[in-house]
Amino acid sequence: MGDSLGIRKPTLEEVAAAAGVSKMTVSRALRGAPDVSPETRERVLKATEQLGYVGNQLALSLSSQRTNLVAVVVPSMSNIVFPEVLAGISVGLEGSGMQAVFGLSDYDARKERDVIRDMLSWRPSAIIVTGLDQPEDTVKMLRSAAIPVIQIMDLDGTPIDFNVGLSHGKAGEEMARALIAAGRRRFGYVGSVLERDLRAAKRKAGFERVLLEHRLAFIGQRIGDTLSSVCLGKYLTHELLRAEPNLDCIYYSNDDMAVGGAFAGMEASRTDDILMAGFNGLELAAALPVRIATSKSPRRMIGEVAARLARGSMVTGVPSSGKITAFVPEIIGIE
Amino acid sequence: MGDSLGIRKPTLEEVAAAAGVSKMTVSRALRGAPDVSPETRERVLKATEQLGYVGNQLALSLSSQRTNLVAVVVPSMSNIVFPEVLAGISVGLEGSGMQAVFGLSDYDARKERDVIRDMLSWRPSAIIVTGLDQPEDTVKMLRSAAIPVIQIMDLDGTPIDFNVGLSHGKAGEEMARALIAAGRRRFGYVGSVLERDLRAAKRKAGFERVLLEHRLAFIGQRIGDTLSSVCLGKYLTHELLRAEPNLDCIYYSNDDMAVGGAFAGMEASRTDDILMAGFNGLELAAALPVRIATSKSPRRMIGEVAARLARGSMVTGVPSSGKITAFVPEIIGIE
DNA sequence: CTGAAAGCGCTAACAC
DNA sequence: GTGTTAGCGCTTTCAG
Repeated sequence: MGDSLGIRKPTLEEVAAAAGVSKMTVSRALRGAPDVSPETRERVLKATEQLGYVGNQLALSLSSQRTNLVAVVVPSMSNIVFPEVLAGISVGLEGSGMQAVFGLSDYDARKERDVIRDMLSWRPSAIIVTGLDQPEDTVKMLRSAAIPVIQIMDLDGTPIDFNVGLSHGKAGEEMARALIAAGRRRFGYVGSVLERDLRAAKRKAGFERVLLEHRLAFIGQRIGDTLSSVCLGKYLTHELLRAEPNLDCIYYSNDDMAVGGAFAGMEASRTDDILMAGFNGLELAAALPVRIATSKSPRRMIGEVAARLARGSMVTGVPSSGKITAFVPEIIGIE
Repeated sequence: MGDSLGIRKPTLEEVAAAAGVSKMTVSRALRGAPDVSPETRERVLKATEQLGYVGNQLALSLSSQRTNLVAVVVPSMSNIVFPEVLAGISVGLEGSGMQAVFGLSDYDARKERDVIRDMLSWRPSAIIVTGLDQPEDTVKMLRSAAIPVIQIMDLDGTPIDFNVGLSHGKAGEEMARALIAAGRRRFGYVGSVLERDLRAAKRKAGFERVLLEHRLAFIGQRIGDTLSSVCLGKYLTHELLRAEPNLDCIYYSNDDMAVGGAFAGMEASRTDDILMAGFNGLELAAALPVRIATSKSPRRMIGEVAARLARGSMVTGVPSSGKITAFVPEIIGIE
């Protein structure tokens, strides 16, 4: 359990004693303040080294009334998309001295509120949350935190402060338009628990709006009752293909599901007459032996931009511009 | 930027004033201490509500000399395996009131050390790190942190305190044995930058040990110079198949690469005479239209067990037993 | 360039 | 049941 279980870690004061200066001087030297003589700094650094001193952020943050923390709340880790957003945040924060603290909401509004409250109790200097559909009380809590709130992924709604993402409604619309333009007419839908994944629901709604404009509709659909996965997509697609053998296109809640659909299509030898369309532009989708259509969502970039906004917040209070950063996903894999 | 930008958040003291009691009483009431009269508690809760009070963990932790933080350091988020470990940790921590703080090492020992130092400055009550191969100075830092150090994923080495994982050397050996038992003889290898992914390197070494026992060796191999991905696996497999057309089995650094290999095999119509073998047992691998071999690593479970150890540490100092939790991956997809 | 005093918001340990 | 006192380890502010 370490060399020194139960032995308090050295404090500034002890380093100061060892270096023969006051703790203020040590504090300054360690933070690289300009007004410390080189020799003093030298002695302080040596003492720090010898004692294995590690600063105490709790004391630092409490005393200085600011933290280097960015709270991040995402719904899940089971879909590679959110880890990629986190990776983007991590990159965007690099070199800023800021730390990301993550929490999972599990696509559950109550849980999200509790997680957010927990995170706020660490007094982060910014908070990044997923989506724009937080319930009233959560929004109130976020507002009164008096820190920048950065809502990511989704653009369809009213942001609290900053908003970085794309319109999922439009993404669904555009995909439908592109598929119809490419001659597809007999559409099916495969998704998973839509009331949990609000953004997938918005894409579906957008898709359906355009279908309606063209006097079309989903001929058949299958909605799973677990979270999206390749396996679920494959299973539901097999089912749907059995029920509706003459579809020429299936829209999926996301790429994981669509990849499963592509596998089902391969197994059913339907790769030539039916096109699977997903959302995200996963690396995996591009490597597939069959083509699928998808919208490339800039999830790493969303993370990076969000992180940049969070960094800014540590310096100034409010960047005056760029409250909303909108991305337009590129559609690939059609034609 | 919130309703009250720049306005200090309410403190215990203010809640106390509003409720007409001392801050100690508020503190006790909020923490659910037994010795507070129901009416007082009621008034305190009301005041808390009205003021929108959110506790300050910085002050709490500094004052009480303990945090509810578990530091977690993983190499990457780009491979679904680590997010899944994090999800497992998240589940394992649920209901304990503990928070996970994540950091990324990017498969870089220097960066890992810096990240660990940063995390330690928050005085977490336990730290979970990936692997057993930290350099000397990092180990020293971890030891002197005087908190439980939980090393996960890997078992091949000497743990600092707790160790939860599997032997990657043995995993490689077992896979080689199983493949040879199934009649495979002409092996190839496809991997990516092994000096970064130490565990993949251990699996490969184990695999080669068994090959040698059987007077066999890799006939051909391809090592990519980027991180593992489906795309890279596919590309390298195409290359390898061109160079060595009569392989009957390819071992991959992991399932992502192996899935790419499977795609390449499908494209080259080599699905019947060659078997791809990976590692992890990704959900994706099971859904594939062709069979691949893999070892199922219990990554969620590793996260959960690690989290449980971390929880224990908050209560007692040292759980006396179970310092090492060893998992044996199940091999699937052969025969 | 360096130091001393005060205090960040909370809890531990004791009084009452 | 409730209040008081004394810190936790650091920074801020003001003196020298």
